[in-house]
Amino acid sequence: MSKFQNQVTIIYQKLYDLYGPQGWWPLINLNSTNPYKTGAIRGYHPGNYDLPQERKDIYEVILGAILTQNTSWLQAENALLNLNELNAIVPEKLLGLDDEILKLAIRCAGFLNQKSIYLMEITRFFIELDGRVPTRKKLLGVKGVGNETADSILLYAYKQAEFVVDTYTKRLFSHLGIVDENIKYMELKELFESNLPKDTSIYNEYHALIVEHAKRYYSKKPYGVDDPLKSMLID
DNA sequence: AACCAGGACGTGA
DNA sequence: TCACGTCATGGT
Repeated sequence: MSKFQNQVTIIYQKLYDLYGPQGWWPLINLNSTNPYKTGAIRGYHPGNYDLPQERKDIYEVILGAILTQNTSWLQAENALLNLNELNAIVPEKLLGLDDEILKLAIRCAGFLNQKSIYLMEITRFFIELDGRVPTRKKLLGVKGVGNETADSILLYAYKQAEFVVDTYTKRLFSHLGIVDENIKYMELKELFESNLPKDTSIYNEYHALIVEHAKRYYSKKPYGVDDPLKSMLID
């Protein structure tokens, strides 16, 4: 067992012990059988890895993946709620939306000019898919979909075992001295994927746990102050 | 009042 | 390939 494999496994277990299952990806309209519908964890569904199922929910995850780019999830969620008020979390409806109305709805998530275009692009792509699971390469061909968004869509909308790397992932693991701070997206992604079981639910939890942990200890500088992970890295 | 948020794209070297 | 500027609103 490599040192990296050892570290990522231990860190995953530690984060899971600290925060528990995260219930990603949050959905604004869960069916009534889901207990996590209100309050601080609205939309999250911890322990349930079968979501999303319905076309509408898959589409919602995709929209959220675009909307949350370089933006807090709270604002992305507000944008989704606005779209939902317009009954626009339906591909055909969103395509027919007036440009100014779309921008007004997603304004709170920032980058409204770019994201309005991106949402239209990914929506056309989604309709063409006609229910099929997209390849990573095809997703990357859509304007507005980069590495992280592609992996987020594949993992959280389509339940494909694609590990999601984000700035928090890089920041956390480089700060802990596990990888170089200049490591490339694909390098870090492959490092995780080759050292973890190819398991969708584990990829799902791990990325969500990294975000939860990094929000607490790696949002403001200096990074990593009081990070409880540090005390376990003495090997 | 600067800094950051669950990034991606276009440009020029 | 790679560094760098740009995109934009809202919270802390």
